[in-house]
Amino acid sequence: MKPRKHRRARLDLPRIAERFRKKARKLTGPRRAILVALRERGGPVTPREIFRALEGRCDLATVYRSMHLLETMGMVKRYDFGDGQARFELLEEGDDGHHHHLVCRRCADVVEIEGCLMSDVDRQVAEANGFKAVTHRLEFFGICPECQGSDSRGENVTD
Amino acid sequence: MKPRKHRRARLDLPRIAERFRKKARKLTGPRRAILVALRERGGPVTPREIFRALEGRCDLATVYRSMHLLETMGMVKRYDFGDGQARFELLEEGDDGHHHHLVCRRCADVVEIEGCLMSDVDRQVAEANGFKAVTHRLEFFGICPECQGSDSRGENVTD
DNA sequence: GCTCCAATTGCAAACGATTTGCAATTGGCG
DNA sequence: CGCCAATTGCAAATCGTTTGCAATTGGAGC
Repeated sequence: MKPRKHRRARLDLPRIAERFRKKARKLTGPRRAILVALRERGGPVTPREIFRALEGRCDLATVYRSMHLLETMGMVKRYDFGDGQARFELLEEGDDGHHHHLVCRRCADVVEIEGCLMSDVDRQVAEANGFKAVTHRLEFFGICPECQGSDSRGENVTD
Repeated sequence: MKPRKHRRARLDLPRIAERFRKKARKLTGPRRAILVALRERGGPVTPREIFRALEGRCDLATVYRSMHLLETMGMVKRYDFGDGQARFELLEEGDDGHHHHLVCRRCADVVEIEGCLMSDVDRQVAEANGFKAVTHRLEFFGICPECQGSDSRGENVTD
C-alpha cells in the first residue's frame, strides 16, 4: 500500500457551522457531504469526482456553486493542472494553501511538494517589473515511480 | 507609448515552407496569415484573438487546427494563464520557449520574465519524489504599473 | 501550365466544463 | 412551529475547443 500523500484536514463541524452562520450561509446537507468528500480525498479533487463520490446526494451544479462559496470563504483552494478542469483542496483554518504539486502525466497521481520554494521570487519579480501584489502559480509534471515501468502512452493529464 | 514587451520573431517564409514540406504539410493562405498574426503580436495570443486579427480570412476551427499543428512542429508554444483559454507564442527556430510570464490581473497585459529562475528545481523535485522527466509550469500574476492607480475592480484574468 | 490527390478548409454540429434561470425545498432564527 | 432568505435540482445556456463532412486547394510530377 502506498503511503498517504495528503494530510486529511479535520472537519470541525461546529466550527464550520459557526463560520457559515457568520456569513448568513446555511450548512446544508449537500454542503456537509461535499466537505466530507473533500476531507476523504485530502488532495486536489475535481468537481466531477466530488459529484461522483456523492452518489446522487447532490447535483453537479450544486457542487460547483458550493466550491465557489467555499473558495470565497477560504475553506478550499483552487488549483489548475492545465487539463481543463478545476481541482479543489480542503484547507485547514488559517492555512493559505500555498504549496505546489507534482502531477504524474500518466496516472494523474498527485504528490504534494512541501514548502514553497519560491518565497522571495514574487517580490523580486514585482520589483523588477514595477508590478504590485505579485503571486504565482507553479505546478510540476513528471512520470511517477509506478508509471516508469509501464510502456509509453497512457492517459495524458497535461502538456 | 509603452516599450515593446515582446521580441518579434523573424518570419523566414522560405525556411518555414521548407519545414512544412518536410512533413508533407502545406503552407496555405490561412496558415501564412496566422503566422503573420502571431509575429505581429510577439507575445502570447488566444486563438480567438488570432481569429479576430484575421478578419474572416480564416475560420476559428482552422485557427485551432493550425495551432495544434504548429505546436507539434515546435513552431509555437502553448501557455496557460488559468483563465480558461489557451495562448500561443511564436518561437524562433531552436528556441524551446521555456520562460515565464507576468500577467496583469486587471488588464491582462503580459510581460516576459527573462530566463527561467528554476533551472535545477525540476531535478531536485524529481529526485526527492522518485519522478522522472519533471517539468514545470510557472506564471506570475500581479497588478501592472498602469493599473495601479485605477480603482479596484476591472476585468479579472485569473485567480 | 495542367493534373491529380492528399492535405486543408469552412460550416455546422458535437463536446465537456462550468454557469445560470427558475420554481420547489429547506435550514435556522425568532 | 412558522417564516423567509438561502439553497437546491433540473434543464437550458455559455464558452472554449473539437470533429464530421463535403468542397477547396497547395504543390509534386508531368
